[in-house]
Amino acid sequence: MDFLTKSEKVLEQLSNVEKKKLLLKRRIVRYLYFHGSKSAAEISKKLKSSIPTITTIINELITANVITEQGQGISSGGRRPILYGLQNNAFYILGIDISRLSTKMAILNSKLEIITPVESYSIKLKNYSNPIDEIYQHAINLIETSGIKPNSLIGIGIDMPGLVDSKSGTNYTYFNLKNSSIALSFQEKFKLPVFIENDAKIRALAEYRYGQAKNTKNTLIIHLGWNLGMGMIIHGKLLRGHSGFAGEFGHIPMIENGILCNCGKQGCLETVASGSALVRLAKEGLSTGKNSTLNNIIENGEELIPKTIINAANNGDQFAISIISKVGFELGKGIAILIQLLNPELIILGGRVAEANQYLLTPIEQALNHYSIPKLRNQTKIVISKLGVNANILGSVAMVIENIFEK
Amino acid sequence: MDFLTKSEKVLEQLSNVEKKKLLLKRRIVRYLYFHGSKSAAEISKKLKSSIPTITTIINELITANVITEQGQGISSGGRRPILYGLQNNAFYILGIDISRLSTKMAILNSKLEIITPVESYSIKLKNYSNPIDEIYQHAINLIETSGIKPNSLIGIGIDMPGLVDSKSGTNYTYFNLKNSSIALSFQEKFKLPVFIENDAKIRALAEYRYGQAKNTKNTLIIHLGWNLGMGMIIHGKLLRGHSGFAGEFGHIPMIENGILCNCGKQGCLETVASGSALVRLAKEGLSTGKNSTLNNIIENGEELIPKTIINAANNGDQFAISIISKVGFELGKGIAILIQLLNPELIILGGRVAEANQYLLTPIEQALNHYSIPKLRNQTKIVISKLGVNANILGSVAMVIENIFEK
DNA sequence: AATCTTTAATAAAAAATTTAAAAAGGTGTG
DNA sequence: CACACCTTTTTAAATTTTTTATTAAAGATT
Repeated sequence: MDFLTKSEKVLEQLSNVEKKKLLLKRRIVRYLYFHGSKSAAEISKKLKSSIPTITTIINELITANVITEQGQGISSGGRRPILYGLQNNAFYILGIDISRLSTKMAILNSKLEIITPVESYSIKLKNYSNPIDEIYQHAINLIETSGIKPNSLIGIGIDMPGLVDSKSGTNYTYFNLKNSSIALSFQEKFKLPVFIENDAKIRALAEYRYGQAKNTKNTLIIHLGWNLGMGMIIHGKLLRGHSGFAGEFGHIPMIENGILCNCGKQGCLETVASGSALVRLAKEGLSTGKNSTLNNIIENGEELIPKTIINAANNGDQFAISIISKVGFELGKGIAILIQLLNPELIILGGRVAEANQYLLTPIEQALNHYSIPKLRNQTKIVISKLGVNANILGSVAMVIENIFEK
Repeated sequence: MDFLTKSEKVLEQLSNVEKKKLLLKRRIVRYLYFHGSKSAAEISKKLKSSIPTITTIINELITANVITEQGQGISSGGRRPILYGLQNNAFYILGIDISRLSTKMAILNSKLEIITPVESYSIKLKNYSNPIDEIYQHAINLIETSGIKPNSLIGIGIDMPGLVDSKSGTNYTYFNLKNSSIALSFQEKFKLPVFIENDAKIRALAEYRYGQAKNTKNTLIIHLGWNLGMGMIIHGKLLRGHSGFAGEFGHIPMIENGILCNCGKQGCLETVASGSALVRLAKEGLSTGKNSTLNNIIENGEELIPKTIINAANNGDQFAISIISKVGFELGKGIAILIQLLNPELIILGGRVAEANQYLLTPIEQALNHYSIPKLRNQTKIVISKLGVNANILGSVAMVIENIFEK
């Protein structure tokens, strides 16, 4: 397994041939990881090395218990190929998804299967100055109860909201400690490669690796939860920008002298296009006596949340539909900007609010017709995300794979 | 020379070794093209092949009259290295810069030197339905008078305003012919690879290859002429987007119910941040009796152009300064959006209006302070372009090199 | 000025990869 | 059901590349 986890420094000391061979090994593992079982011939073609070369490396990987023969593939009129795939216990990766209210984690095997229950812990970021130790304890417990061999865990991936510099492993917005961070701290404690990334970017990565953005090169993944987040796949790669902060779509200036945003500025797009904007619009409307099923919620003393409004809309509540439409139109205006600037092939809308589906899409389309050049607008498809609730854990794990196996 | 111009199809038929060798040859030529003379040791390190391999290829290239020994480099404490560089007549490239009012062209040698006078022809795109033949004749003449061997011209690069799909070689906005385009037409006529790209993107490429964006990975290049254009370097590569239309910064929606833009929409950024916006503001101001040296221009019956206003500002004209400031602030608002979305390391402002320099930069900074998150804003440097008037021709040629030599 | 250290180029030896050819295993057809 | 045809795998030979050692040249040190 050491060929997977060797650090850059150790790599530098190797001879050119050894380095190339090790890199080829990693590329094969990575290829099998993201594409499943493949034949030697196919790997040879994809990775542009001759079949004998690939065969010898495959045999080495088999000896190292990383891959196994996995039966035969279908024939296209010739000898049936032997398929090689990763052994499902070849290695494990821990994915940790930190959100504002809770932290979820699970261990995935080399077949991308979740092998532990997805544990969720109620950790409210705002209440904690430093929940690192608590998360650490949960992680330790999960690893122990999972029963995997300690040295077969090869990395940890973390995603969390706020500004994150994945290069240095530093998180800024939440529990930003002096000269440290959750990633660096875990790296020391576990003696393992630990990677951290902003949650919107991780969702983008999840869509790129496992969702509808697969095989695309220029896709924007927008997340409409309480806030408005975005991750971008540009040139077939997650765009991090110069210091890891690219994609702050929610905080582009939109409304002159608008409402105060969480970020401290006024009139950010997020103030008019997000779950919290939706709730605000609902409250404003209801307080002026709008007729809506949402009034019942308020009367019951329940907290109004985006999900409730979406549900109301899906049940035909006209007021709910109208405020979703308002939010959709503003979002559409923002998307028009994205389309003009980036000319993406696909935009994926995810998050709770995106569940409003057609009630959201229609006003977006309307705004696009109004605000973007048709020639450009026609190049971009807009769809709703289909990834499930564990998308972020999957994305975090994908990040680990990419970082370990990427040249 | 044939190894340079071999098409993809021919390449496919080669054996693996031959292909790799040919590709390595191209990479060496490309490396020497963009970085000047280098030693075998240095090439070996950069291109990650052993010194003997590089040496044999270098010798082949010398035999083929593509490169020559070019004296010795400085020593860093040992034997002085032999420097190898491209022969200045190894190959030639024709660069054609089509702008709205005129078309310029020149031939460059393999040392990136302009070997013919830069010819400029007055060709007003709006008056022509199809100036292709005229441009073709000028090109033929230039090639003939240049005296270069016909088969040493290895490619043609063209840039022009408007929407351009560089992949298919199609230009849309101007003289868009059915089933053809200037690039395809030239390709047939010259039997040479011809590449075309939008002018803003070509300027970005020029900055990336020869200007201040050299060695950067995430840089935005904004051009303020009569219009507002942009090219982006993302992940160290020119961003074209899904269909080649990325970067329409001038046409993001900015002003609600704003002025009608050339593109047909209302309130585009270009309507308030561009040379034409500047002229409009000037005219509006002067007609309401503003005190300014610009009044003299009008009284002389001269046409008011951006350059005049810039000059007035640089001579201390307060009114000119104030409207430039207005334009700068609006542009700054747009730039704030770019910074939030793309987190660039550098933004380069070019074009006539950018010559207003500090009068433009100060209001931009002001807008950024107001509209962008400090943590993000601080990551981006903003500078004024230093490239000269032939930047576009250079950029067009760089595009040819990239297309021919890129894997 | 002589010697040592560092770097570059070259030549020979060793290792690795590719090519080519043959064998093996399937599919489809007359 | 034999036979042609196709594709994958295996094997061996040929080729290429890398490594190692050597020589040459320049700068640093004593």
